[in-house]
Amino acid sequence: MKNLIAVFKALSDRNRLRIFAALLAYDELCACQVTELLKVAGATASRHMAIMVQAGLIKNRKQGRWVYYSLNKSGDVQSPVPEWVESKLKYSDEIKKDLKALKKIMTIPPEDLCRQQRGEACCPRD
Amino acid sequence: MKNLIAVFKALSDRNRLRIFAALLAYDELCACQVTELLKVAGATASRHMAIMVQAGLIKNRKQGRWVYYSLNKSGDVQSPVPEWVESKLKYSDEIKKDLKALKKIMTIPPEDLCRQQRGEACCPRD
DNA sequence: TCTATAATTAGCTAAATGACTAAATATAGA
DNA sequence: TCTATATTTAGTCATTTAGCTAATTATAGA
Repeated sequence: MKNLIAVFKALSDRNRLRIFAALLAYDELCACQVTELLKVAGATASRHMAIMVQAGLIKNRKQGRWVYYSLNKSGDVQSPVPEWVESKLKYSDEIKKDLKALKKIMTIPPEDLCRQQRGEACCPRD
Repeated sequence: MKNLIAVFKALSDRNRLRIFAALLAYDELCACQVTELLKVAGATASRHMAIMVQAGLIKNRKQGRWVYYSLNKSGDVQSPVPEWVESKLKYSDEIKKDLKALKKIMTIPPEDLCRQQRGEACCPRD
């Protein structure tokens, strides 16, 4: 029961649902890509993902300085849940907008995303 | 998306999950029966049920002074969710204990339950 | 080895949430 | 109509949570 509560709690936040939907569409996303999508502080995105990992919804993989997140398909939160969430969110305008934004984000190399997030302009004027 | 969040929020509380599980086992429960099961103030149980009705998980039916709650099978929160929750809670000790308690509660007429909840002993000594 | 940097953890604040009691509402029955 | 009572709503308080910034950790590359 405790774990079931953790799963529902993890999915009951708007930004975490957005992360879940993003991972339904893209196999893997690194922390800075999620941060860019949500437009929140990196620490905030990190906390959200920790909550979802804790609940068993997603897993992560460290590669060098980057951490990649993906759906945890071997967890016990499987089968009907992701499909159901997907069917419910398919026509959500917010999610459609996110997927559009993600498409663009995926074309930017992670280092550039991180640089932007640190506040350094990509095209300094002076 | 907003409604999906409401559903997950409704299911992410221990007492509300207990109500949901109880309604998976019994077609209908009146407010005082739920109150008795959770052992909380009547107002608290009422608020929990309002949240679940709002999310479309359950519905209610007024009969005289009693209000009966049941799963909302025609809502759009259907098909995989109740079955999945049921499968996850089937072996939960807490829920098994609840079902045992409910079995006893169901043998007591609602008026007697309410009287007890008002603090009147069922067998006054003096 | 030292520096830069991606990500996480710690610590704080404002808002949301779950519990309670008291007041209000609505219905059954005298 | 009046009283009793099942339930809900209003109001309060303690706890939790989502956001932020600052500090810490861990890794790549000079």
